[in-house]
Amino acid sequence: MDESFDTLLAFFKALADANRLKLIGLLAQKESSVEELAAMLDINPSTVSHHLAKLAEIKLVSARAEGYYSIYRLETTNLERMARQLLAKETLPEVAKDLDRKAYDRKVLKDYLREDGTIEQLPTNRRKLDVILRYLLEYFEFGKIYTEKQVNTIIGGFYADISGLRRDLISVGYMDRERDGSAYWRVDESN
Amino acid sequence: MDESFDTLLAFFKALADANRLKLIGLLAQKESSVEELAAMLDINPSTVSHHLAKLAEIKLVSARAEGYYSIYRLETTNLERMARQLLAKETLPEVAKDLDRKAYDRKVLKDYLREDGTIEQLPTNRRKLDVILRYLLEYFEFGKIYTEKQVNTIIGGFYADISGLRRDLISVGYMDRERDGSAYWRVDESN
DNA sequence: AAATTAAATAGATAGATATAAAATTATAGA
DNA sequence: TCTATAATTTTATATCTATCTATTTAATTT
Repeated sequence: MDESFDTLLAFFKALADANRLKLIGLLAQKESSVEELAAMLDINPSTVSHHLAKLAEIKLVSARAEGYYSIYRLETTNLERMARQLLAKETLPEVAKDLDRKAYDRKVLKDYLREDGTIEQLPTNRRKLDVILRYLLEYFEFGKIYTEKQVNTIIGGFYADISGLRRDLISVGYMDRERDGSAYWRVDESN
Repeated sequence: MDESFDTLLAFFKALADANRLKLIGLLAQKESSVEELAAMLDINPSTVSHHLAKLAEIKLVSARAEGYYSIYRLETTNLERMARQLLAKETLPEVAKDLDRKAYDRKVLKDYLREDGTIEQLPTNRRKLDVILRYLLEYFEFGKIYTEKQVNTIIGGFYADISGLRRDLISVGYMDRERDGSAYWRVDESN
């Protein structure tokens, strides 16, 4: 998040008002004074001032003094830059990069594990069961070959229905084994 | 205004919220269920539902049912379309096309003319005086040649200081004349 | 059939924000 | 110097909206 997020949000907030959008439209045609803009929008000059200040904050408009007039103009360059940034493929994923993709997993684990890390109950829900299986999987090392007995010991440390969980780990593709059940290993799917 | 205005405004309003922007960011990475999104944003699922409904209204996201999950995905095409529209040069001026450019002039005229259309008082202000001069100008025909006496008669119908106004009309370039003052005519500047 | 689960909807509330009126500041002209 | 005017700032108010809780709907599992 941070910079790109805050910038984008400020940009959208600035344009998410009917009068401000109209101001942008008017200034896109020609630069104007507060008084003129107020007359055209039929609202109070102080309100226009207020809106222009918001637009100026993110540098979408700028003002110059001319006598006691403030002439505002649109900063088209900055507007274009924002639109282009929005089009850039990496912008949106970037917005969420600091958000917690693991939060759902933690929520599921919190709901189905005991304090000591053993499994309180197996979720019937496929998605949630998947979270539990990935949790179990962490107790198996990559590249190491396990006997069925070793697998049972590890799983058994977490839950009573050992053969069920063993089958699940294989059916979802997290682990694999020899046909005869003589060897088990963790599958590397690098995700 | 109308379509392009309403569409643009709805678009900005939809994205002008921190959580909605985060949702877009998350969905830009991968489609997800309401429950997952709620866990990641650490807010109530009903709130997420509400936000997604807003985003779906303008077709920025879409949902498909999967069991009793609703899996939402980002409609990248529509998002890109909006960003591109924003970049199009004609979009912004279009936004204000129905707004009343003449409102300021009317306001000035209302302030300085009497009911019968004669000039109550001359504004000292350059901009406002300009409005009055353009008002007067309408009483002169394009292409027609006037004698100074005719000019005086027309102006005199509006205000006492005839020679002052006559000079102003020429100095701002709305009218021109022969050096010797024998002929006056309206200048065509096509604006 | 009964119970469970996710999502959506409705209702209520707190917080944010657009607006206008009044007061203040700055500039121009007399 | 005094008065006009345009803009801004401040203050108050009214409207809007994000959020949560509670309820309803729809789908799945036992």
